Amino acid sequence: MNGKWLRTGEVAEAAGVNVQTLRYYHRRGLLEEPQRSNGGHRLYPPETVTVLRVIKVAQRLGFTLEEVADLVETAAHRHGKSDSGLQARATAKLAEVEQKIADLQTIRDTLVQAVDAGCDDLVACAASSCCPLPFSGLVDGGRHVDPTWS
Amino acid sequence: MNGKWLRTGEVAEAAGVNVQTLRYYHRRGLLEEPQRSNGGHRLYPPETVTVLRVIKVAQRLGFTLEEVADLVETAAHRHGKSDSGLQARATAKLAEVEQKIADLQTIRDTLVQAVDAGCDDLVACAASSCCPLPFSGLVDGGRHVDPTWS
DNA sequence: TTGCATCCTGTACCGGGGTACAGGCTTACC
DNA sequence: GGTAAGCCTGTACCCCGGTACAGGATGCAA
Repeated sequence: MNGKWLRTGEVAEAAGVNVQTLRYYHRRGLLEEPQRSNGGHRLYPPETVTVLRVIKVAQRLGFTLEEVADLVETAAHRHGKSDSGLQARATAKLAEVEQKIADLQTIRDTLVQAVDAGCDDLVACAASSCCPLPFSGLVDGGRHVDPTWS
Repeated sequence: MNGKWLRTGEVAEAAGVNVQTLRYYHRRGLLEEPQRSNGGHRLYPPETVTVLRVIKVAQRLGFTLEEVADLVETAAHRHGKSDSGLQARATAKLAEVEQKIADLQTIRDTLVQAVDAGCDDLVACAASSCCPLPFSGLVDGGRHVDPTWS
């Protein structure tokens, strides 16, 4: 099923990933420990490159490494039993992403207003009432926002 | 010009910020060290609350603490000399935010496609050619994306 | 004056996603 | 068989934005 074994550096190179990152993924449980040579060097099947690409895509889709680990593990253990939960997770992630987009659009609109209004000193603006920046509003109302987007 | 002095806890409370965070901001150079009581307790002027609100708003607009520190320091040192650079920075930040929105929209579209296509196993999808997920594309082309949005 | 809340400093830790370095062993090629 | 590149392990460090804890000192009110 597979051609020849790949060494750590080859897998990393092929997947566009740092060698240290590969080890990091092993520690995090995202990759299974592969076979070893007699001398203890890891020997990966070529599929590992695909798995790494999958990890990168999932990250790109907004999943944390922990979520990716969960996703990959679930997929590995079911083998055709159907429903890895990917559908549900993707749907949930979609809602998160849409929320983030909405938050960013608010931020964008606020920036546009600040630029249009010619604000040039935040501290002065905060003291005057003609500034469009939401100095009072956000402190009270903006604290439920996902902190990773601050 | 100012009423009475505020203690650390009062400032933190008024600005909706943790006391430790206040100290952290001092360390980061976002806040000047205020006066002290004879016993060494900090005594803040009421304006500090405004400065903290400004910091929070700026963070919310996507500025890092380092950028905020820079912004606040510039504003503090010019005193009417005009042009704090806020306009330029806000414009630059606006471009960043718009890029992030565009990235997230791509991500959203991809998630929607994955859901619509009924993908239920990333590794399997990566191997088949009918999956909408960009397994090969992103590894090569997606690496210039702001890593904080991964 | 006593007692408790608040504040002080320094230092360590959290999560998320890695990266770097030291010191030694293996592999591959000439 | 020699040598250099590559790999191994463990551990420490990076950024970012805080948060927590320990062990004292101070402030304020009763």
